[in-house]
Amino acid sequence: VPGPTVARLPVYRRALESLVGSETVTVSSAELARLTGVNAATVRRDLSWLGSYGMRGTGYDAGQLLDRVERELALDLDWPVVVIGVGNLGRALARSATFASRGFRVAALIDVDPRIVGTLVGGVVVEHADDLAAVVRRERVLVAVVATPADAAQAVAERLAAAGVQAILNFAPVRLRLKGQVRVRNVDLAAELEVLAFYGSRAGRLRADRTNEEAPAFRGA
Amino acid sequence: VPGPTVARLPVYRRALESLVGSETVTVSSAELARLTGVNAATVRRDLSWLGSYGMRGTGYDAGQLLDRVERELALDLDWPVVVIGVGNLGRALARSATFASRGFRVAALIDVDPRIVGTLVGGVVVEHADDLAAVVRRERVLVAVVATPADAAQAVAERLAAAGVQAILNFAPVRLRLKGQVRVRNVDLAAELEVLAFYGSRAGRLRADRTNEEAPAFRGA
DNA sequence: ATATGTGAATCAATTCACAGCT
DNA sequence: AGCTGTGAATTGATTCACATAT
Repeated sequence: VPGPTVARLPVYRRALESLVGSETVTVSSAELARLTGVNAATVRRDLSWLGSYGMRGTGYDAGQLLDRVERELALDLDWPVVVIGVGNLGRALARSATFASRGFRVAALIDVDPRIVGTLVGGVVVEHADDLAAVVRRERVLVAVVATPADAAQAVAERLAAAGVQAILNFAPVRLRLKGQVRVRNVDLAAELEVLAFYGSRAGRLRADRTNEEAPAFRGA
Repeated sequence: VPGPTVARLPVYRRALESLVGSETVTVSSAELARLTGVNAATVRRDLSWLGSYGMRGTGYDAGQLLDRVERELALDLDWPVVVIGVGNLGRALARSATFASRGFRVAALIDVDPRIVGTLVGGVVVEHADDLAAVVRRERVLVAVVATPADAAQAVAERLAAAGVQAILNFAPVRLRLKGQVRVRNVDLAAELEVLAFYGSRAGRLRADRTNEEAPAFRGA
């Protein structure tokens, strides 16, 4: 499955979820296109990677398709997550309902600050970074969230990789260099604002787009 | 300037900043490529959009290039930002040092909860959503951050657009539909985890990439 | 010698357009 | 009649490769 398609699956998932909640049973690619802002042909090609789940002349069964998308994203499994760095952002993520949705579960919190270690955040006791590897193994963590200051992130990431973590969501504004097949996904909040500043400063000169579409953030390693 | 290039400018900016901090004066596209994970030819083409700032045989003057990139991103201007929704995430953003870096400045905070309105968060008094338009105009806000629950986001976005905001960074897991030329950039934390779950569940079967590169998140309108 | 800037080639994703199914 | 699934066409970005500049 191509990367851009994978990146859109959560978008379809959300749209399908809202449809299943109401009473709509079938949905066409045109309807999904309208709901998600993705072109209808692209919707169909994306979904075709998951197999043939549509009915010609009718559309897709929303519930069935939702199941299929969630299975593709492995959301039917349990995903214990460890959050490293219980500062402003880490704390927000640990408590966030959005974050805790689906199979994701904040299984552990890690920090180095002795004033934070041992405290309870969102019902989870914060543990010390020295115990990182043990915690990862104990909780069978495969996905980690790095919300440390930039200068600590590389070392943390290396220890996570060594402890067997498969994927890292990195909020630290630094490029993580890791050996092996650990997937790294970067979210750089300052960068997002900078891109908006670029467009905001050119508001008058914008070509009139059909949509307010954006180029995706750079997520490179 | 093409969208993908704009999305990489913040990445170059960060790398250049770190170089200027130390003593390095010139930097080649190959060196920038190594630091950012972007291909050297792509670096050169991206930078060529900003004009000819390199010296053949030598490379780029890091300080000069940093200035040029920051000017392109309009970071030499002041960017007052309003954050709507002072929950876990909004609070974290308001207090975050990363967020406050560069020209960005949290000029106002907005919420509807009477227990939150009037309190001080990161040195800024939280104001009521009823005063949204007045606050936007008073602070000359062009960029807004939406960190409300999903069901409130669309209405908030419409009022922001009506008040003259040019760009919205949307953390609510919902697609904002707006008329006019307001740029919307979505950050969906659950979606980021879902993408990682996809790859995490396929860890064994991954083709051996040169990098741990990721497909960018879908940021469509 | 070395590294830029850019035509030309390549690669990948999007979109069109329609055959084929219901 | 309507909508999927997919070859073919298109679009756009990336990368190669080299003439050009210092």
